[in-house]
Amino acid sequence: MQRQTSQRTAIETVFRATKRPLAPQEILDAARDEVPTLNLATVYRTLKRMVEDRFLHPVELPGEPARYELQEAADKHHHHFRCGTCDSVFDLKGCVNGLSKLLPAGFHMSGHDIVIYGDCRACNA
Amino acid sequence: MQRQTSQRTAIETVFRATKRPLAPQEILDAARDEVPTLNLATVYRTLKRMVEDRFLHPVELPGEPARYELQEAADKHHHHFRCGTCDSVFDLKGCVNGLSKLLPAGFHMSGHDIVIYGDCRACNA
DNA sequence: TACTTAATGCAAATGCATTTGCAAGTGCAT
DNA sequence: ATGCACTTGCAAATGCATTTGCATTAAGTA
Repeated sequence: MQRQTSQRTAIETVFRATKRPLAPQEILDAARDEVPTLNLATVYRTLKRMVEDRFLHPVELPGEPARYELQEAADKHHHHFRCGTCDSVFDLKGCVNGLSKLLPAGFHMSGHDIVIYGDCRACNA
Repeated sequence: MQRQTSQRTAIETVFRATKRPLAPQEILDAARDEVPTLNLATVYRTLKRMVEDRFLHPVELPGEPARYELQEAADKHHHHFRCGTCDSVFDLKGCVNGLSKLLPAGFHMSGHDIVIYGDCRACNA
């Protein structure tokens, strides 16, 4: 049976506090504030478990390793913004129209991903 | 100085004949029709060279290794379609409006990627 | 045709992200 | 408070995609 450890709690807390997709190393850095001995292997083990348990959802961006966000955030259709300065990824609300117009004849669409690149608020300031 | 070898010619031919982004292994498979001894290491070396020479352009999709397409194709703004059945990637013409409406206040957009998932014409048939 | 040296094939080596073995640590049911 | 077995930390091991060393092959020029 699953145990509530301080490392798991710290990781959960990080996800609930930070409302954007996080990479394993980002999670480690943030969660170490609370549990300084936390290890990257434990982060990976916990992420894997949390995805299996549908608490987290993986977020893939072109050319980089997966980040993770709360499943409840993933349940609402949305897309992502990647800051080229701080490398953070943010959720974007909403979507666009007209995607199906891009499809060639005979192609069928089952889903889509949109990533916007640029600079975030903090990095613009 | 650069030499025109049969393997380089075969790889060029594959790209000009196949009008979609190709993964290294796909290139190997296709180019071996012409040069059966072609090796994956040579494909990688040649790809690297062709990107440096701006003959090819890398195409990154979420969660998978880079594919490559002709630079001249990349010069026209476009997006990609990935077939979930045959795993091929296709170019899509055109784009959509309204992307900047997705941006939170203070964020600045410098570019974007769109990937549509589904089944291609051949796999639907 | 002969020579110089870039390119190739093959196998071994890298570089990363991620996973795993194992001994020690620690929830939590009793 | 005790004990079982799930978790953790640490280091070593994987799994891939990609790169590299080296002996050999073969462009392209003289």
